[in-house]
Amino acid sequence: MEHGVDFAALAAGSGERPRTASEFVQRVLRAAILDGRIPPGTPLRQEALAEAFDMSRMPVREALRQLEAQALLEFTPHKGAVVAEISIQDQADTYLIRRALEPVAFARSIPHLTREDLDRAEDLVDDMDREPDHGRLGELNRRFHMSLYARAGSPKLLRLIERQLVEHDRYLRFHLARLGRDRMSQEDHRAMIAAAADGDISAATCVLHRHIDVAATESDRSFQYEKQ
Amino acid sequence: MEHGVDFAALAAGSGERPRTASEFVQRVLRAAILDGRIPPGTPLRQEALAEAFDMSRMPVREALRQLEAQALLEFTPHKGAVVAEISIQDQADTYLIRRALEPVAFARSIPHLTREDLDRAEDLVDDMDREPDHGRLGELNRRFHMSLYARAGSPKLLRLIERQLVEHDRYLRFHLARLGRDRMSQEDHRAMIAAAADGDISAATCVLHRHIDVAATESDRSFQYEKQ
DNA sequence: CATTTGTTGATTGGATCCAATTTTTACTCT
DNA sequence: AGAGTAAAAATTGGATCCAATCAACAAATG
Repeated sequence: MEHGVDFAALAAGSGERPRTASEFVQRVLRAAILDGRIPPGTPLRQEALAEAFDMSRMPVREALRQLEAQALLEFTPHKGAVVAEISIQDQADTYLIRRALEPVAFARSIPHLTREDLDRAEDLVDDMDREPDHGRLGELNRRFHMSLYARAGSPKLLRLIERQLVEHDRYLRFHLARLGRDRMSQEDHRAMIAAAADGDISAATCVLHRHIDVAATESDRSFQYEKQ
Repeated sequence: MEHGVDFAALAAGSGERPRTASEFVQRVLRAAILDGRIPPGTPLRQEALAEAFDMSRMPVREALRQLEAQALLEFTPHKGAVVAEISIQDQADTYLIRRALEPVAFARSIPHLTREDLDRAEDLVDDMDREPDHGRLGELNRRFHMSLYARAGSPKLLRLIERQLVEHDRYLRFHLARLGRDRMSQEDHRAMIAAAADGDISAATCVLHRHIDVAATESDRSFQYEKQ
């Protein structure tokens, strides 16, 4: 229990197992890193993880390599992996990237959005109002945004945006801890749906721009608050 | 030699070896995939690669996993890895992403560019004029662009852009095969340096926008030409 | 006393072997 | 002959073992 993280508990309670052990480890660790259960800087010892997951070191190694390629870990040869640090700079960069990419996807998607797409987006906003678990808000928020961009016809762009939203989750919990769910700008979300329903691209992207900018400045405060 | 790729030759002639065998394999395969020596769709058999690189299957496996996380391979459990396909859609998306991200980085970088940065950028443009090997033009072009964005103060944004430029390399050779180096818009490159030297952000980003748009439409033609 | 040099323990990198899964081949039955 | 099925081959996933490397500490030397 060197670093206060109960890896065995992580390994135990976690949905259905994928086909391979390696992928299982990868998903569990990924989720735990994103929501902060494994804090930045934690060294991940292969032997300890293998024992906690009750398997050999090999699938653990493969999982760690994949997480490294996703920039969630940092490897040093013969020294092993540590959870990548988070920083206010990184958070700011995430918003900078989202601000550049998401309006493009939104603008390209709006002309092809169907009634079903908009209904699904609205359902997700409602779900967010009801969801009691802060940890799951990130996923709902992500699915909401992605549902509005889904018709952009640019799979690679969408994958990239989704990745930014996932990395954003690493910081979202600070935001929620300080302000709670109420300030998650549900009005912005509904305004985006309305503008998209009207086919008003400039209005929609304008709301989105503001939405991301507000989130950026608020999250900046939340991060500084968290770190004193 | 099932798929006409001489893996042993790849393994043999390739610069200095990194610390670990896994990283060596990763770099060699990555370079070969990017410049098309291993064509899209090629299945990568662990046993064959291990023999070609004269090592066991294990470092090969780790390398393949990392390349998968970089979206250069696609894995199917118990079936193995194949080189990711390229498509005109993917190429278009790459330009869409570059168009959204690079001007942001350039605008943020310009106020902090030093004389040395600009000199280095100019050297790289000159190098591109002289470089006889088409395969290396991609790297020089990448380094040129990155040198202009280097002072943006957004490491994560820069990593993302560099990744796009690397993936761009997979398509660049079609462009060069059709038009040759002459049309690589060296004038744009020099115009970008000049505008940056003047501190004229809007002029610089304008040139960059046009530069990317022209490259996008030309590359689109090159791709269709290549595939008939 | 500071610095350097072995030495030991811990940890990762790599090799080899075994198990699980998929694909192919061969065979049977209609 | 053709479809379906069972056995065999090929290939990947996982376990175990050994080697290489790094960190910490002790001892020797200036």
